[in-house]
Parts: sequence; C-alpha cells; structure tokens
Amino acid sequence: MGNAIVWLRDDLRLADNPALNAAISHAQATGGRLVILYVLDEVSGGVRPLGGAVKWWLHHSLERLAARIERLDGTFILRRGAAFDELRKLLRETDATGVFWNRRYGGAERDLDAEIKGYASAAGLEAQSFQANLMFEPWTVRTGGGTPYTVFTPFWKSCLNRPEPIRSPLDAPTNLLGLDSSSTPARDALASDDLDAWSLLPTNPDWSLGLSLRWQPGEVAAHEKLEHFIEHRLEGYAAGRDFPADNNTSELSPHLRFGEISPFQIFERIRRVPTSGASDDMLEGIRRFKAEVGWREFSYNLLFHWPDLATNNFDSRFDHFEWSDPNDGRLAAWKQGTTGVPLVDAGMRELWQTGYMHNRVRMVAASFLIKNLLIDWRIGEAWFWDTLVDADPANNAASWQWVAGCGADAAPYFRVFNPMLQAEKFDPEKRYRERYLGNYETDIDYPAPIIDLATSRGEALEAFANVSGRSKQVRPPASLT
DNA sequence: TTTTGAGTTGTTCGA
DNA sequence: GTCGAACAACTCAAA
Repeated sequence: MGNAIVWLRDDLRLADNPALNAAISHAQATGGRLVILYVLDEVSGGVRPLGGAVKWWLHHSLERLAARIERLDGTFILRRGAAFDELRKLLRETDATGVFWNRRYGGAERDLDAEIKGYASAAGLEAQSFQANLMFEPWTVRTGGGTPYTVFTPFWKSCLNRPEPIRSPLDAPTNLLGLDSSSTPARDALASDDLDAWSLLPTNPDWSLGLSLRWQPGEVAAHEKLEHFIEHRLEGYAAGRDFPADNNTSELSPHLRFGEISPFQIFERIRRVPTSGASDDMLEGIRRFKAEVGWREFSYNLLFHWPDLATNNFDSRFDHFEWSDPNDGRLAAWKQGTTGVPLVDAGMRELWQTGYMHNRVRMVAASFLIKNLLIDWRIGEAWFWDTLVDADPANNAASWQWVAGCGADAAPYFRVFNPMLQAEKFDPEKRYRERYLGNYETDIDYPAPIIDLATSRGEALEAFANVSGRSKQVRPPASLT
C-alpha cells in the first residue's frame, strides 16, 4: 500500500495541479491514500518571511481550500516549522511512499527541494516535482548564445514562437482519496494545526477591513475574476489599463501569487475568446494581456537565474550609488501617503487601505521614492512586500529594479516620472486621487509637497548620470543548470 | 566578428 | 495645444 503526500506551496488550487494529480495516481496505483500538506515555513534559512498583507490572503485562501478538500473527502494537514523537518515527519507518520510538489523558482526554495529529493532518494521514496506555475521553465528559454534573456521583448517572442503548444490545463480531481477511520494511519491520528493559531490575520489593530471589502481570496473567486475580466474588460484593456480610476485591469495578481489560478488556465481561457470578427481593440487587448502574463514569466526567469534579485542591483554599477538617508521623515511621509504629491499619496493610501495599488501608480510612486527622494529601491521594495496582497518574490523585485534603472531591460536614466503630469494624463478627472484623498485641493490639512519636483528631478538626473561608469561588470548568471 | 535594430510604461523644450 | 527632437550613448539579441 503506497500512501502519497502532495505538498502544496504557491499552488493553492485543485484544478490544473499536476502534483496533486500525480499523487492521486500514485495512491490509486498502489491502493493507498492521499494526504495534502501545507507547511508554514518561517524558519528555513533564506526563505523570505511573508509580508502582512500576503499573510491575510494566505489565511483566507487556505481556509477556502480546506473547505473544498473536505467536500471531496480529502485529508488536509497544516504544519508549521522548517519544511524539510515537517515533511520528513509527515512521511513517517503516514507511511507514505511518494511525495509530489509543483516547482518554485527562488534560490532558497530550490535548495530546499533538492534537499528533500536527496532525502527521498536515500530513503527509497518517490519524489517528483512538476511544472505548474510557469508556462516556460526558465532553464529552457535561452538566447541563440545560450544565455538567459535579460530583455523582455526577445524573451517573450522566443516563448511565443515555440513550436510546441502550451499545454491545456488539467481538470480538478473529483475525489481526493483521503484518509478515513479504516485507513492506516487514520485521519484522526494525524495532527494538523489550527489555522487560526497561525495568527496570519492582523489584530491590534485589525487593519484588514479594507482588504476584505476589496478581495475575495480562493480558487473559485480567481476564476470568477478571470471570467469577469474577459467578459467586460478585455476589449478595452489596451487603452484603459493605464487609468487607475477605472477597473480596467484583471486584478488577478494576488490570485496568481499563491497559484489559485495558473497561467496555463489563463492562456487556455484567452485562447477560447473568439478572434474571427473580433475588433482591433479586442485583438490588441488579448495581445497586451498575454504580454502581462509574460512579464510574470520574465520576472521569474530573472529570479531563477539571479536568485538575489530582491537584494542586489542587477546592474552592479549601482552598487556604489549614494542613496539618501531614509530616516529624515520623508520615507515615513511616502509610506503614509502624506508627501503632498497627490497621485503618489493616493496610491500609497490605496495600498495601505486595500493591499493593492494600480500598476501605473506603482510606477509613479516608486519613481518618486527612488528618483525624487533618492531613497534606495530596496526600502520601497520591502514596504511593498509587506503591504501588497500580490507581493511576489519575482515580480516585486524585478519591477522595483526596473523603475530604479538598475534592473534588466532598464529604462534610460533620464526617465523620471513627473507625478503631476502623470496625474493629468492618467487621472484627468481626479477621480482616483479624490477617492483616496477626498477633496484634497480645498482640504487645509492636506500637506504641501515635501520636495520640489523640478529641483529633485535635476538632482536625480545628475546623480544617476554619474552612476554610468560605462563599463558594466560582467556578471555571469548564477545558475546555468 | 561585425553590424544592425530595438529597447513596456518619460519629460522637457522650442517651434 | 501639438509635435518632434533631445536627453547618453549602451546593451542586448539576432543576423
């Protein structure tokens, strides 16, 4: 009899989950049972602790997943601790002969998986990992010269031009072969943590009301969101995605963060949108939306090949850049949305209240921190990591580096967003700003700008021009496996 | 090896 | 108000 464990991580879904399906097959083939595991690992070295907003999301996502597993007679075990230890313990407790998971792409996460594979192999257990969360495995996307891509457009072109089709998503299983009282071991004999005891939800104060009002975590809600987007927003996406007052984006990012929906599912659904007789806007919307999913693939490609993406300048010429002291109150103003620059403040308040910020505004707020306040991008990245419900190890780091100009596919150094002009262009009716700032133009409590935009722009241009020592150090990719 | 075209998301200035 | 040029020249990727 061969029991099987599926170890869920950033793939909290039942549909299109190859590891889950493989574990079920393993159990079926040997007359065994299935145990579904989630480990909250805040202690393993190198694994970045989750931010506050993401913890809130995780709690609700796990809660909903547990309910669905229960309905399908599955066994869901929650454990907290070092993943390697917890997994070994559960393998022994369940007499499992196989363990299955879907791949992650961060450095520490891959090391952990390798460690577990080594252990399983030595113990004579089957251990298998699967492609589930990226459509294009980073080690398979190479330039003609065999190096990883560092520019998005050729990367994505190369992905889309592949001869082999992107696989269709897998159906959700209809029975999860869980343990029951007649199983060995029985379900009751296995300890599972109480989700509430993990304290993922904020208390003292509970700041999560705004998040609950805006978001519905979970696999079912993710697909509803995709359907709604395709039905109502896709056609206007290319033209409308830059206007933060309107709901023209898919808002799928937090669902993708924990894999409640997979890129394979998104692409399959897009493929079913009729294109014959479709408007040019629809065709352009499809192209742009797919490219946004492509940016996620690209960011993970970068993270895989440069595991220190969140902490080290991709372009090492920036290593000696002199950032200004963040402790003079201006960083606090940025975080609190009290810089006196309305679009920046509206964005930062949207973030604080709802765990989200519109993409266009993210760029403006990030540019303001980096280029007007000259504060190290890593400080901004860390704040977003803690406050965004979609805080993602690859996307967040890659995007901050991109704005800073030290990342892959970097913008020219002279590209400094003017938040007043951006507001005119993309929030002409002030609807977005007023949503988060009220009537800020007549509000005597609304602060004056903490910095002169024109002056600080000039200083940033000067500082960033000095960075360009013209001889970029050659940094070989950290991994060529 | 050399050449060529292109590079998510911008701003300002002056005609 | 609108539009093109300038803002540095560099790096990447493919031919």
